[in-house]
Amino acid sequence: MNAQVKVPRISETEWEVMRAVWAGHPATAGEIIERLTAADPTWHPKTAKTLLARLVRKGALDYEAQGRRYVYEPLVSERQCVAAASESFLERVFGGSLKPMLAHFVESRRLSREEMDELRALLENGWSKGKRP
Amino acid sequence: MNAQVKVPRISETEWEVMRAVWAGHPATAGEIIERLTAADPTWHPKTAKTLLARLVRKGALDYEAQGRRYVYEPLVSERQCVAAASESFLERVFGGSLKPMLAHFVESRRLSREEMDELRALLENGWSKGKRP
DNA sequence: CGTATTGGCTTACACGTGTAGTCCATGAAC
DNA sequence: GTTCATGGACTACACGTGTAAGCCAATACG
Repeated sequence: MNAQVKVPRISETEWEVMRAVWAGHPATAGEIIERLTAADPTWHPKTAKTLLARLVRKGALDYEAQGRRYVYEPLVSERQCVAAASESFLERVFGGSLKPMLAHFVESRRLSREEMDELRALLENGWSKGKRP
Repeated sequence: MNAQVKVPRISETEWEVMRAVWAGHPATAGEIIERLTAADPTWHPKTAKTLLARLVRKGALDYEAQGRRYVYEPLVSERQCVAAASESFLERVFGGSLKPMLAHFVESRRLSREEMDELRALLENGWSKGKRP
């Protein structure tokens, strides 16, 4: 396992498309475009199509002809992409140090008490990982 | 305060340069290049110079001629850039939701007990913000 | 069936980015 | 003083990205 499929670099706009695909697949271009425009009406179908094609070329998506239209399927999982993007971000902006980054976020956004409690719970879970069945 | 100077978008490579500048300013191009090559010997001086010029054009750096050479000075603080980049990252990769992001990082990297304690401390501090002098 | 529409394929194009090279003036070294 | 090295300005160039338009075939509509 852990085949390291080498997640392609996903650009800003491409992320939006990918998330539309991850939201439910397989999905036709039409469906994907619908989701995109639902979230942001300024999306132009042609633009979305271009992005889909690029993502296929990049190896982030695959498609299968279904009749005369394509159904798209992600080739990389959201988890993988999130991990890759996070790693890159962490490296670039915080020089790879996790703690300053977490500190920044915790400070920058006022968390609600609940959010903080949840986060704390996460932390508990973290260091006793594997312990809880 | 909080003049919102509209932080310019700093690219991947430009971040390296900016961090070299933030590391100590004002600094001459030579000094900055030295820092860059110290961290990564593959840096080509010319490339660094190009980046410096671009950063000036972008409004991220300013310079002042000192004799026949320039001393550079950041126009945007690391804090500002970190905040902007973080915001953008959070938006793009986690759709703006802080909690999933924190969850991801806490899960993805095994934190040491101490790191977790520190983070917990941060959290405490967070919700009782302003309390600690 | 002819026509408008839909969906995919191809092409466009400007601006950003990574990565330098060239040109030129000035100052340092002899 | 002539030469070489340094430093900045300008130029280059390919590839990525955002943003589409044009072309063409099949399908749906009337």
